[in-house]
Amino acid sequence: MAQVLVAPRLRLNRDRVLQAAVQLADRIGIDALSMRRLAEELGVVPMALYKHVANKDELLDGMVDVIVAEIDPPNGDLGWKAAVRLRVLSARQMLLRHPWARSVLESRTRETPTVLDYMESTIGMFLAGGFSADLTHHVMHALGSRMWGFTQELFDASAGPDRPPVDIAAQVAQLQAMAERYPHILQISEVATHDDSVVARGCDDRFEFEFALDLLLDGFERLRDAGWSSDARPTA
Amino acid sequence: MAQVLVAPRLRLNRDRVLQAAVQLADRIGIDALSMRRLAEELGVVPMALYKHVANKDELLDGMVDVIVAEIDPPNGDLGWKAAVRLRVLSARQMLLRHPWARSVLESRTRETPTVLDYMESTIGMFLAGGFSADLTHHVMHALGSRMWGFTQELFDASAGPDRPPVDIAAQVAQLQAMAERYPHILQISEVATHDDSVVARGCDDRFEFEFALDLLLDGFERLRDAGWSSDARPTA
DNA sequence: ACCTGAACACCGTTCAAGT
DNA sequence: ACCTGAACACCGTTCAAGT
Repeated sequence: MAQVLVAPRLRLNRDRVLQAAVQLADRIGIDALSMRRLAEELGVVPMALYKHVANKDELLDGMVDVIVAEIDPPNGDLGWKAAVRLRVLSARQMLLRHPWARSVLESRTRETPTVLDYMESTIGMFLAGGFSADLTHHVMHALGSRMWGFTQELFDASAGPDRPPVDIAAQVAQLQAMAERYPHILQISEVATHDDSVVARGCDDRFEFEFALDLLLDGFERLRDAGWSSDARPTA
Repeated sequence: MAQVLVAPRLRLNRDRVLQAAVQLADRIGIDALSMRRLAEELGVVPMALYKHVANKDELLDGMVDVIVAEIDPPNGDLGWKAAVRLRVLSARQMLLRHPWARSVLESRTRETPTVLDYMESTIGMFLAGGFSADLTHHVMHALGSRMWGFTQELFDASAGPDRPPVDIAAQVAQLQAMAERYPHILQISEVATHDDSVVARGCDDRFEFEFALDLLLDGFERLRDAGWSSDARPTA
């Protein structure tokens, strides 16, 4: 009788399933993550997973919980502005570790307790900072998905399929073709053109993210100090 | 011999395929839109589509082109601020007509000519408004997906599966359970509580969208007037 | 030039059965 | 209580063939 060669399997449980799913998505991407592929990874038949998650949707919700729990808790010693800033930057670090998380967070209503906890404590930071409930409400909307550390790339390389390896010659040709049809895009693209060399510097993602975040935080502060209220809103 | 009862079919072409795909997605949602379902809609075998779009990804890109072309062109008679504002609100109207568009726009790198044209003319509005190329670059990042009219709902009902019909009694019970664990969330939820009646007013999406948009536009203007430059950026 | 039919390699999920 | 095996109703896409 041939000896069984697979490693002795630990008993499955919900947490092991979710942890494995997160790690697998980190490695192979969210599109390639299927119930069948995950089962294979765990050395188990696909249907075995259904004892621990009701279906794929619940698996994705569970994965969101795992990663949202990775975001640092609020630092109570700082003022509201620094505290919110630090926390959102922590969310951004989480997103950078799990590039698939953005599309998953965006694709669901995400009202799990972990997600609600995150929002609850974020709202608490504004209220503690002297924001009215009214203003806090609108401020949370304005912050929007940036609360999750979403960086809004103009052309989001991470959103689409993997880019083909960079062909410098082709890129230069493409940029020069663009110069005619899209002069403004080229102008703001931080592209340095000398003689016939064209070099795209690319964006400093962290700088762009903080630029937008600080613009919003400064705006929030100004409204708070001005005693802003939605009572002045135009009648619909 | 039985007469053929299907309506006499028009010849397929790329445009008819894309138009049909947009209408079908409007009707049945993006998840239910498959090559097979679309072929059925057009009274054709699935493989017939592949003569007009290379694959499903190209179909989605084509659908994006169709709806981005629906956004109003810039109005040159207004100042930059009103022009940008009006145009982004036009994009938002388009998104409301095509609820699936948000996730599709977000899921691709979207560098099609139609999309580039939209960005080109948006950038042009800022440059014409006296913004430096430097500031315009960062402003476009800060505007981010709001440029496409994306409204950032705290709990995005449209992002998830269809909500079950509202059960008032269940909702009240849920809100009261939430009051203990998530007091801050409840506090900013525009929820009026009298005696034991709990009524959630919900958000005015248009107001939230314009609040955030105007906050950003005001911030942009202030930076422009202050002669902002990224040269002062902190060293990484 | 355009459309068809059969097939391939995948999905998520059900059901009834095993231990 | 947990895992399995076979099956169902779907996918996107290929290939070779029809008209």
